[in-house]
Amino acid sequence: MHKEHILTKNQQIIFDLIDKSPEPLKAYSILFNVQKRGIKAPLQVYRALDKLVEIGKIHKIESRNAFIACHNSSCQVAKATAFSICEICEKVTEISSAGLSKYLANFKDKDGMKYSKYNLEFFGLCKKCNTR
Amino acid sequence: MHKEHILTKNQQIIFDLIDKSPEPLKAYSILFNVQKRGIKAPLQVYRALDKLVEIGKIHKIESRNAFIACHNSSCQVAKATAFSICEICEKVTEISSAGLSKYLANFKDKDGMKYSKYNLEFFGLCKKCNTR
DNA sequence: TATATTAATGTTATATTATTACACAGTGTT
DNA sequence: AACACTGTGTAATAATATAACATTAATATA
Repeated sequence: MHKEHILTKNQQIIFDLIDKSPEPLKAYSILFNVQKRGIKAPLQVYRALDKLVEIGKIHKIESRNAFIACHNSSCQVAKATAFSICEICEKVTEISSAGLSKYLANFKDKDGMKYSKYNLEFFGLCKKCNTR
Repeated sequence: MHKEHILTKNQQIIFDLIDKSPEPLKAYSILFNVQKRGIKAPLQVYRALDKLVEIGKIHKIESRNAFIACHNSSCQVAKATAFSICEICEKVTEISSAGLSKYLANFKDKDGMKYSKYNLEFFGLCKKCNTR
């Protein structure tokens, strides 16, 4: 569950854009899209993105350098994320599986070490791309 | 187990450098290090890196844009990777856990979909950093 | 051997992604 | 008021990665 954060103007503009997008968005494509709304510089975008990631409203898809809104109420503020990525159409979906999160949150390595955070990216073909 | 690949000159130079490094290396730091050996341009580095990743001799740490040699005989040619990353000292270790790989290789999402590939990055504090 | 094919190289230029540095404004606290 | 903290605006630049094109090396196979 997300703690409610009041977003600032820039954060809100950028979150809305990402939230409405069916696909992950890249920083500079966000920039081009919000220039008419007064956000002119890369840094303004990156600052908002950093904050939004920090508070868990969006996630970064590391292998794609792109950002997606969080639609998973069980992900604890950007600390435990899992995605499926279609290698053909690039569709990205956040995976919300209680089993998976439990398994990973409790995973201990050889040295018995547990981790405070993880990011998992699965790759394959989505249903559509798999059947054509 | 790795299929044996004969590396080309550039690939060998770059693999040796990464293999000897205790830390993941970034593309441009690789470039600076191999310029004395005749590799002058970024593209020469990236091409070798791409190939080395493809054949599983190295892995890319996506969250760091850095490359590490594979020391895990059970990772099937870059298809299934897991790392632990220390958020203080940036030490990166490849995790080789039969249980983990089995769990992830067999993971099915809500739609029953299985994936051909994954990359998992755990974050936390390494032993050293945790105790000081 | 000749020739076709594929993979790798070399080089220049450029695209894309991200940060540094500095000045300033708003808000809340002591 | 003085201070700390967070966010903003702007310009410049650093860091990461790819496009395009010409050439060479290695492999395969007729």
